[in-house]
Amino acid sequence: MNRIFRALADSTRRDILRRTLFTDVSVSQLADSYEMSFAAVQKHVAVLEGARLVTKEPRGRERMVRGNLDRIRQAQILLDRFDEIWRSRIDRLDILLAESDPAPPDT
Amino acid sequence: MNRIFRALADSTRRDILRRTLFTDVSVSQLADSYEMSFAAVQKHVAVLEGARLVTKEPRGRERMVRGNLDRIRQAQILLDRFDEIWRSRIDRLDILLAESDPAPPDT
DNA sequence: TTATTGTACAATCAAATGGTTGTATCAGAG
DNA sequence: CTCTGATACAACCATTTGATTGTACAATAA
Repeated sequence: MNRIFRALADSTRRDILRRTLFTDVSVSQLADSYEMSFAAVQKHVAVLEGARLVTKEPRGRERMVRGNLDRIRQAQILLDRFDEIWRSRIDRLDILLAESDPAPPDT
Repeated sequence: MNRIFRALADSTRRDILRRTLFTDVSVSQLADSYEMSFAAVQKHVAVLEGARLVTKEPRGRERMVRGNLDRIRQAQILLDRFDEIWRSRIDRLDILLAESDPAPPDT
């Protein structure tokens, strides 16, 4: 999880991920899009790969980068859990409030 | 966004966030739970605060840390967009496949 | 008042990050 | 075979991160 979120914590990498989810692109095609060296883009891809947010597949002499939705879903699930925790807090507060209600009138 | 994801890229911070979403806790209460110095925990809280994933509110001499779900939702929305991009790719492929279908029989 | 508790903040340090350039390799074009 | 394009990888450097300790201060307890 640490790796997933760390990989997502950079706009260039998020942009790369977006593109690889939408189309098949090689590392050099990606590199052309950004104002940094080929090696820098290569490293960004490596970080995404380390988080398994993308995979690389050789095609001829280039490596096609493909976004991996499953990994993104894992992050989604974690965030959803936070949402659930929040709601469970609300529920718990509701219970506490109910317990502190005045006793029902004595018929 | 960078800050949100970076803040989430650490298990201690995710744990702190979980706890602050569920109950009201002070910084020192949090610090007691982890095998690191008070100052270290304080810094983790500061990172979460910088990402506006939590807010601090003075109560007596302690500062209560409260999780902020809105910010988490922003991250969720971003991940959902990746999901949409993925699906739009599928749609686009479907269209391409449809276009390359053999012409309908000549009757 | 004095001691204690909870917090803030600065200085410090090792390790990780994000970028660079340079070199090597490998597949395809001429 | 030779040249070129695409990639991999190492070395290097500046900045940031994650942790520490130490100091200072505000709020509460004794």
